[in-house]
Amino acid sequence: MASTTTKTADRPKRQRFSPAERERLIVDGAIQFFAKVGFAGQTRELAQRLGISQPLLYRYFPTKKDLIERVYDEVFMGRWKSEWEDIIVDRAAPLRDRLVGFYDAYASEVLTYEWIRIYMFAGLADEDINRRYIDLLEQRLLIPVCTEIRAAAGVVDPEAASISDLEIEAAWNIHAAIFYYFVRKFIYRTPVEPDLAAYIRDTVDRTLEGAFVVIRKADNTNSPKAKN
Amino acid sequence: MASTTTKTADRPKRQRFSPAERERLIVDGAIQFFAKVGFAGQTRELAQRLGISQPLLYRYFPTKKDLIERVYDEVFMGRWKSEWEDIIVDRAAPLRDRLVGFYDAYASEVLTYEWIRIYMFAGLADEDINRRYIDLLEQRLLIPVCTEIRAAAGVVDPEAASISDLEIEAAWNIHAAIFYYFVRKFIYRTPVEPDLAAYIRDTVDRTLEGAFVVIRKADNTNSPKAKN
DNA sequence: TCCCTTATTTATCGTATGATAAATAATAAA
DNA sequence: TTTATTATTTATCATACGATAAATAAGGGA
Repeated sequence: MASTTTKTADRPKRQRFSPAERERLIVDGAIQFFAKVGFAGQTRELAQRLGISQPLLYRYFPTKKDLIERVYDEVFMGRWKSEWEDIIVDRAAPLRDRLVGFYDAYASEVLTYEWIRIYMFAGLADEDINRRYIDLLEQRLLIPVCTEIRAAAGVVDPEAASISDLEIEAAWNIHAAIFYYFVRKFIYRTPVEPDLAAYIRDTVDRTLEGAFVVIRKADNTNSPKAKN
Repeated sequence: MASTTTKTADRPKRQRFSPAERERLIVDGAIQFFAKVGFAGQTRELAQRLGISQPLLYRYFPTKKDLIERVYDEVFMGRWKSEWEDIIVDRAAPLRDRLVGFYDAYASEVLTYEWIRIYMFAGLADEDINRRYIDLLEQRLLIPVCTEIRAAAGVVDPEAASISDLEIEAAWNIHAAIFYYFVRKFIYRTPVEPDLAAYIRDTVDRTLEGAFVVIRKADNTNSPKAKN
């Protein structure tokens, strides 16, 4: 009466998946769940959201800690794309455009709801993931960006002197301003500018300006006598 | 043999305080404790750190939730000083110096270990404290700052047009850059510039530069025809 | 010095929670 | 169709945790 097949109506009580598929479902669900409620979230509630029994989690992960470790791995490992480093140093385009292009990609592929929240939960939980990630970011993004800023500011040999702390701070200002957009969106849940691309353009323009100020000031200082 | 008084050696098992004093001790301890471990921290552990029994907490606060609410009140209410608003608008000093002066005070009196961490815990817990605080900050700090930026940029009547979203964003960049220093220090626990005053000076200089760019651009647009 | 008030502790309850063991049923092979 | 394998569930344990009740003792007033 309802339809030719009753399969959709009364679904089988037990959905059986291959271990690989089930593990995938659990990990994806755990990422969503822990990103929302934090790592104090209960395994029973996670299981309920996944539509499975709570002990099944323990078939795939011996302890809750193991599952959390897996969530960290999934979220923070491998999202960084090495081709982004190529974008930054490709002087065919203006630095401003390179930064905007990079942050468009970085925002859409890294700065997601799950990433931002789990990153902050991890920091508050005193995990060392944040420090490791910050190291990665300095080496692969901020230091190259600083070199490019020097080049764009007309410094003759941008790689001559090592990057100063002040220059790194200026590069952090760019990055932090982008990051902060997503903190407001996903943590504070404040209304944000709907046009992300426009926000990125404006923010890069503003913060890059500040970075140039640093270089100009330092370059003037260094011109008469190589100092610091 | 040890000393003339044994009082220090064998302290009385039970220290009796007046209700007001004990409440003060509990609230202060709770702020420290929850700032460190988050609001999932257990009442037994809090009591242990306070050197009291766990049920004593319930003599002063009917539920854990009530204690947490009190912590929110203590940390977020009343730290804002209205005289800061006077600093910002006092055009006797250069805007840059006013901002540096304000952030020196704001950093030392608001952006403490407890404030930063509890603020972030609250955000992740979907409390509305953050949104309320952000509103306060926009009204009492950012909008006045935007007006001052206009004035410093030489806009004839800084209060004529309402402040645009883009100008607010520029002011947020200043604030976020300062804020981010403390996120790194107290959440990520990354090494930070030890000279905070120097950091504030440099950061205000850099980010203020970006804010001026916004005004100059907008002012050029507005000069021929009053638009937007 | 004794007594009374009450700040504080000890003992305990009910439920929540991570984790385990045994029972069940879905799927593929025979 | 029957049987073997194993993904999944039900039942359960041990401990953790918020909260309550009764017992204890510190300190002030008579």
